[in-house]
Amino acid sequence: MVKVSDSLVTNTKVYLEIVKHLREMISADNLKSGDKIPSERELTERLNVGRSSVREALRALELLGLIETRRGEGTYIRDFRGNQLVQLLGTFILQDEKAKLDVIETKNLIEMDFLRLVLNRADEEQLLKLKSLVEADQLNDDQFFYQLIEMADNYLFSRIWLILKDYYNSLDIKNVEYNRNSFLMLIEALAAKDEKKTLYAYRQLRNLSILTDKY
Amino acid sequence: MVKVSDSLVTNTKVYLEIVKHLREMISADNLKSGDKIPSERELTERLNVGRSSVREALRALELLGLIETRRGEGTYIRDFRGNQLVQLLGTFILQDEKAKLDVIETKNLIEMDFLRLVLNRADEEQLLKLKSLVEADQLNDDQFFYQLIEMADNYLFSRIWLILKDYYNSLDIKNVEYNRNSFLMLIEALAAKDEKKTLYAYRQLRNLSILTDKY
DNA sequence: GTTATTTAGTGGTCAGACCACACCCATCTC
DNA sequence: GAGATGGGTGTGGTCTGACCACTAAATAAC
Repeated sequence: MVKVSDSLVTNTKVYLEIVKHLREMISADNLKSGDKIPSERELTERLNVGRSSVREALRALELLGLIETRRGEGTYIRDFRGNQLVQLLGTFILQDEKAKLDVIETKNLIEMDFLRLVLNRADEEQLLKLKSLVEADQLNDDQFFYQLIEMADNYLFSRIWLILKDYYNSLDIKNVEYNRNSFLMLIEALAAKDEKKTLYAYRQLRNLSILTDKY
Repeated sequence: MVKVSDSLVTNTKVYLEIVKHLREMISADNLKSGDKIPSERELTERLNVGRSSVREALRALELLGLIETRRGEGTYIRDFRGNQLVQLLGTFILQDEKAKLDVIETKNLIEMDFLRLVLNRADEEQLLKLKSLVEADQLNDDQFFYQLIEMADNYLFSRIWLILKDYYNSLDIKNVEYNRNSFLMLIEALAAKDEKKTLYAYRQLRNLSILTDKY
């Protein structure tokens, strides 16, 4: 029987003990995403604590994106690759406001980064598929880049970009006009695995100064 | 009077509404770290919800490191840097090998990005100062790059890097041996505003393949 | 066999009760 | 008067028990 209520001694909060216990349980039983964890009431009994404490722990882990909870069913471990931590911190921190330019710049930098990744990872087939979508005018700017970022095969990076994108859109700058030709040029450059040409196409797409080598 | 108990309608959980409300409150009242937020009982009344729901929200934010709570005193906003939560996530989540690789890759990409920024923004004085610090062996790897990222003058970007850095350190990979010469080479390349040389120095520092042009 | 219906289990929420602790301030002691 | 003492009050910490809403599986009805 595991005792958690050492809080009398350890002076640490019960809900933190529960978090710790869950962590141990997960690693001990080798639980993976999708697996179910014991119900709140069962944890209450097993750990000899109040249900409210169990819930505090679970809710905290839920907000962290580590578990997922379905009413009437139970609580499950979640697929946490590149979880929402950045998002949460972002929304809390970025209230700072002053940094519109930072957002734009950062988004541009990130986009150029994953263009470099795509340069080395995308196969021709993917690019052809993307090309056909563009030619059919099926994609807006965000969607176009989302396709690309998926090819970069870096989940964490894609999460960061998604956040930046949302943030960027919330700035309603809207100087971005849809430009199919720039898209096609980009794809072509990627297919040719030509970094210089790729970045050139990107700068043109984003109306960045092409002459200066700012970033 | 703010109503939160739209949960009947919105179907979102009460504690999430409270988190949201707190976020709004913080930005509306322009609260900063160290400031006090209303007591649990007051929030209970103001928002017309149960105290346990308020606590679920507060405990979640506490685990995230966004607030700090002192028994007998109250709850305070905290200086939120990446801190402990990253550690938590680290041990909790990052067993996934691919996720680890993503973290490493992303951190490298970000670092190269701000090297590019520094290339165009740092003045000689800053670089000289950095150089003297390095020569005196005053900086470890993280500190060295933190100095650099400050020169890049992009607050958002530095935030992202700080988080990634903590992530990275929680992986305890530790293949990075201190290398003063690489640091100096990097600084020299930056001072010369030579992008190619800069990135070359960086790759060497990080033991990245220099021949292939992976990223 | 198929379809309703019931039932048990689960998360979601609230209210109330204590406890432990920090702080303020009136009071007491010297 | 200065310092120590000790309640009072407010705050977080925890537990309990009671409902509600929902899901899924067992059961009943056809």
